[in-house]
Amino acid sequence: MTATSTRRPRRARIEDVALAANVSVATVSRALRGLPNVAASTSERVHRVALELDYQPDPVASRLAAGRTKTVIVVVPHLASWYFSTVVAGAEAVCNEAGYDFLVTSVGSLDECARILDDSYRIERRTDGIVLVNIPATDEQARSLRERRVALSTVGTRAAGAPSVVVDDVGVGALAARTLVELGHRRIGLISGRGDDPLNFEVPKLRERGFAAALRDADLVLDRDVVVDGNFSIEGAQEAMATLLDRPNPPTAVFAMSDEMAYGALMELGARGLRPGIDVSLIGVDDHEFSRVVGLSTIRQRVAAQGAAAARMLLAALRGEEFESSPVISPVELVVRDTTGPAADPSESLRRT
Amino acid sequence: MTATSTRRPRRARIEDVALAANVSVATVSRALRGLPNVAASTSERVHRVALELDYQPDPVASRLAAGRTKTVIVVVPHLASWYFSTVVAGAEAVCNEAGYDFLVTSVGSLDECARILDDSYRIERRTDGIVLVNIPATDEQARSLRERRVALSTVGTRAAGAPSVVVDDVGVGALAARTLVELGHRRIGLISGRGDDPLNFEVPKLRERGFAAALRDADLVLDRDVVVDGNFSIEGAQEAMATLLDRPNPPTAVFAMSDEMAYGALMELGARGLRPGIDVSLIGVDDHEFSRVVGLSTIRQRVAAQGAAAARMLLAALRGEEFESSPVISPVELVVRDTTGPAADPSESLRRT
DNA sequence: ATGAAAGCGCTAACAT
DNA sequence: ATGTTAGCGCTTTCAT
Repeated sequence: MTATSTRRPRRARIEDVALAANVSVATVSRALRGLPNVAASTSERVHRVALELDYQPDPVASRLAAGRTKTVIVVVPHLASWYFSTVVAGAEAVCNEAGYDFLVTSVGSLDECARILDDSYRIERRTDGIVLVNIPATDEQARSLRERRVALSTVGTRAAGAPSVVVDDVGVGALAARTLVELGHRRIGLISGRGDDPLNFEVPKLRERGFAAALRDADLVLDRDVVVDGNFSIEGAQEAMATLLDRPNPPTAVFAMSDEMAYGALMELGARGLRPGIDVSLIGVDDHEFSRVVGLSTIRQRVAAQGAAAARMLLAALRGEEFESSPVISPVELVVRDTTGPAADPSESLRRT
Repeated sequence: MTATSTRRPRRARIEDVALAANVSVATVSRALRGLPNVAASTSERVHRVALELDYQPDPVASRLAAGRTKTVIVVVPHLASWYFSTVVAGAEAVCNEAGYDFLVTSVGSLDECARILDDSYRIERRTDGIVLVNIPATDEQARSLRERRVALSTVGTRAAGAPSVVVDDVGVGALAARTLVELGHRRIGLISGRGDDPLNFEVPKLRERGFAAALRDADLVLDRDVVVDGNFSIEGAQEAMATLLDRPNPPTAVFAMSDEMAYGALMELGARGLRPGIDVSLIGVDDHEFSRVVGLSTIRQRVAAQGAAAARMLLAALRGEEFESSPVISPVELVVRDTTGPAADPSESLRRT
């Protein structure tokens, strides 16, 4: 071997810095973390020496000693979906910016989630805080976390005593209904998400409630015949739309609870030669990037902002700041494109021309 | 307070188990981790006691003592994009299944990535392994990781001495070109990703190389006039398509390097009243879920599988298994839908009818 | 303002 | 097969 095989020196530990700076390890620890009771001159010297020695504290050792992990975990139902990955991206940006390690785990069921929140997973020894995305936490779980001093925030759901960010889902449903009603539609269908899924079961319920209420305000009723489950998937929604169109008295307008489901509905319309916005109106929720492409009218929500807000509230809680117990309501906005149009003259038939 | 306020006992530590089982902490440690040299009867007793005491080892303490973290980190350019979130989802499933904590971080530039790989971030004290997604690692970085004993695997790029999974990007470009050529197209445009982006700069280059080569094989040349940058975004690709169509001699077929870019191209076609697959043919790469919705012909890749494979190889490396140095080639597959059609008779004009 | 020393809860040599 | 003990590298009382 030649000169290039410089045996790189063992990584500096706090003791090395202490020795080189002529202080105790305690002082190094204080100085480097900016704690009070360190003379300015001492602190300066310690910092200089630490830089020279390229010293960086071992995160694991400081976790063990201090009991905090400088780590956050986010728990989502599935990582590979537009909504969840966007929320996660928003949270990740905030956490990494703040110097927190960012763990993520996806859970396919409430049981899986329970395992993570359970005592035996020792989440309190892995993270300082947890953000739950569209996952309901029981009061008992929230209490247990609090007792173990792990901070909690949620998006899409609320948990006892934890900050949360949600959209006004009742309002979303109502806005969809009003938009369609104002266009003259009287028979309006609903493609819902599975209300029976224990994960994420609240959102569909709330949106449907607002939807039904707004219809009632217009002296309409939500006929159970025209509400079908689209399973929050393209395929499911396509089938759902087919079911709707096969009804003896099909709706002239449909509210899909997500843009992705609206795409499925759009496919079914296309397959039947029905023109969206003309033969059948359609509105979604999200304003997925792709909605512009197909001209889908929708109710936009700021998804990444929701993840970021939840992360910010979590970090604030970790700093010991108080939060207001009422959830942050993330705004939504109607985006009218091409799939919503006036109801056809009732005398005309909806059948394929 | 009443009887409900049971002061829950302090969490059991290894010492408590040792005491209760009448063995030393070392034996408890061995027994619980299934190490050899523990009598079956002893092991059984230790397990029973541990269960009774609800003992779970503190992950932080064992990390410090053992020097391994049971944690993996994945580094991606942006988390909120279909491709990357799908890769991450695939990797996450594998890692969590294997009991590894799963860190993720997104880096906006090579510099940011370098900071993470840099000595001073102490990644070796945060994770046992790292998977780099579409991020090139220098030989020096790969060497440094190896020296610090952190395992490495990559997807979309190759790193010296690390397992990787890629698609045959040259083949992808060639397949796109051949598909279009066989339909009779002679003037074929290319919507590329930014080849100047230091992150992810290889893929576009390779696909273009294969594309150009296949054109040459058909006695065609790739006219620089019909290759434009779509920036891997819908908007960018829409502009790119506009540019292409405004050329004096516009292409009759276009290869977009991603489905998302193809969507942008589709929008521009629609805006000009041009019919995809009839007036202009279009093919993408990915087989994004929405491609079915718009009937986009594309070259499908199995993205989640790539993330999973990279994670599996990483975990195998952590187990000390050898890997073969040649990258795993993830298969692709042509999916013909509606946006590819025969070239119009050259005597016809391409102008809006 | 600084230092000494006792942990934090485990793993891994080494000894028996 | 089991036990003893010295770390792992920090943070944090408690003195001074």
